[in-house]
Amino acid sequence: MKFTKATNYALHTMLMLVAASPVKPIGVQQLAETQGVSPTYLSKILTRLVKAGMIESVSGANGGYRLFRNKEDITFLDIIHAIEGTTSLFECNFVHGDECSIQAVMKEAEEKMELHLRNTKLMDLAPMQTKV
Amino acid sequence: MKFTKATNYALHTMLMLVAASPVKPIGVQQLAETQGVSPTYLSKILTRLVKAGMIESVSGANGGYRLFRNKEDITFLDIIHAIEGTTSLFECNFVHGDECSIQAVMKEAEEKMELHLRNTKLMDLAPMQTKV
DNA sequence: GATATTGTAGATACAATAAGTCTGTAATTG
DNA sequence: CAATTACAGACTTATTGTATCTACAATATC
Ligand code: SF4
Ligand code: SF4
Repeated sequence: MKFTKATNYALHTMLMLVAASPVKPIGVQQLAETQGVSPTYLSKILTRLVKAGMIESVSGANGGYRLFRNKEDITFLDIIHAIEGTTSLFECNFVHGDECSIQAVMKEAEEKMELHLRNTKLMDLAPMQTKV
Repeated sequence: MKFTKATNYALHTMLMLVAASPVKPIGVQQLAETQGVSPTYLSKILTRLVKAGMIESVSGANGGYRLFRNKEDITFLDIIHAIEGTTSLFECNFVHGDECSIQAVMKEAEEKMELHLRNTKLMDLAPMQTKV
């Protein structure tokens, strides 16, 4: 029960991208070096963000990644869901009717967390100095 | 990023225990059989609840487990913390000052979830039919 | 069009954690 | 004492996370 490191990398990368030019892409090499992670691995993570329609990749010389959606629209939850998936945190093989109280409690708790993550947009902390 | 099955077992077991007699303990064998899990494994999980001061174990013939604390006091969060630990869901090796915005957002989101789990007590859904 | 540059996909390897088993030991009952 | 029951620790196995390597596809520049 922990967020994966991939989520950490994704969040930091996205913060760099919102701070960067929306037209000139940034190479994965630079993004990876800043975070101390291998370019191929980070690329694999970013591909999930591409497939989620959040960023865009540009092949070829001077290629890289840049934002695709409006930076004002991207929430923490978008990124986390793209990396961790959207399945419920609490799973139960059995199905004891829709009235199962345990799942109801757990699901509601999860939604409280998601609500906060959905209400916090990347831009909300863009003034932050993206160190590392 | 998922709750472990151990948490699932712990929650179900606790629900059985609050529904049972507070004086006559229930053997792990019965608790395990109801949930379709091996007794030794469940015992290992329940030991963590014992160490958390939530339940009490009774050795010897006719032994087993029974509640220790007031059933009205036990929250979902108590159980989850006893099993999953209390460390933050989002961890970062670096320390970029206390003002790190990413960690602040993630931590706050986590606390939203915990708040709900802390406010929900086992008794709140005791009338539920504890199937399987 | 040739070549260098960059991202993509898949196979693979390694590590960490989760999930579960086994065995022996200690405590309690009767 | 003998039967019952929980406890502790070592151990095994399965699953997932983390990361690398390599071959390939797309693009830019000359
Ligand atoms: S009671 Fe709910 S959580 Fe428990 S096994 Fe049934 S469906 Fe799953
Ligand atoms: S900015 Fe915050 S989350 Fe990112 S590496 Fe620094 S301390 Fe960690």
